[in-house]
Amino acid sequence: MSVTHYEDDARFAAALDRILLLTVMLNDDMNRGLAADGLTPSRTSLLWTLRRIGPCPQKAIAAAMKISPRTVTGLVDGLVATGFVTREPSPADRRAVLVTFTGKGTAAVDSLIEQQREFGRQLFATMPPERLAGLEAGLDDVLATLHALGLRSPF
Amino acid sequence: MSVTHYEDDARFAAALDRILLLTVMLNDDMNRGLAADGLTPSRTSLLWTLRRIGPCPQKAIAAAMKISPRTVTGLVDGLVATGFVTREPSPADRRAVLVTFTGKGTAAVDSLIEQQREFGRQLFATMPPERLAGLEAGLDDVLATLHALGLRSPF
DNA sequence: TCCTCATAGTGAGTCACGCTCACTATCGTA
DNA sequence: TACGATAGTGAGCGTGACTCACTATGAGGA
Repeated sequence: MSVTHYEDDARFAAALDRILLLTVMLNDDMNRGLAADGLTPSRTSLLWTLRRIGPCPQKAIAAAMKISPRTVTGLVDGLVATGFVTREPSPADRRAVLVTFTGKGTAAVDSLIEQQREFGRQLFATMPPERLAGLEAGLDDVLATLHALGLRSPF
Repeated sequence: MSVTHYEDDARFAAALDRILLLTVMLNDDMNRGLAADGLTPSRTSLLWTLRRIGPCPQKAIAAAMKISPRTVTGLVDGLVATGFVTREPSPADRRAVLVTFTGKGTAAVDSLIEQQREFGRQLFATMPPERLAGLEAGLDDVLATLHALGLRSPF
């Protein structure tokens, strides 16, 4: 099992390098796009989470994003100041607030979804179907391997 | 050309989602690993850059990493304090310093390389060769498309 | 009822990292 | 020599992550 195969190793390393390069490039590109909308990466992540779990107390956002409640306070401060969300009183618990989208916030998230959809078209529309299928199969395999290694999806 | 194909769109979006999920998971995992070595992501990036371009003045590091010279000062401060690099006087220019690996710094980078290689083995060693080939072809296609869209590799 | 413990959120303080602006020291050239 | 360009840093700001201590409120039990 532990016999070393140098050629395979080099091939695996090259494949991993491609994935990591893609990782860096996509991250950079997405963050550039966000700044144009007046959003930071973390605030955008919060909006995305809020869309998924709906209006909720900050505690729930902290749990969903796996960050501290104190950090959520700061992010919500910024999003309130820039008009993407509001803090509404919780009818059930006077200690809690319900973080809620404004119209601007809803529009921003809808815009992000459409941008991502358009980006998907740009990336894949010209790709031969069998190559896309091969890519999807490879990605699924990698994700399954990561899962088996103990890495869990953040969602 | 601009006829909308909803099913294709959904498939493209799903493929992009997979890539972005992989992006997030790999980033998280690598950053977790770094902290164990007493390194932050940015300091690690600097070490990686330094390995690529060799001992050099901070100005060159700033250019290679596309960050400001002032930020490099701070990162090098941290790496000097934790013993990964030293600032050596430049023989050619008394204004400049040469950022240079210590033994600990060299060992840390070698360790990172080996960790990455091992990770590649874990990800791909059990993958059927034709599936790996399909993944590589798909990734190359995506990277080429990104290049055509104007996104450039940071290296 | 009242006391206690748990919970939601925030103030204060810390650290990493990105930035700009102003400054010193040095280089290179006219 | 004198002047403009260059290498690096001090000062200060903004974002975003953390912990710890604190207030206000909720929920039960004695």
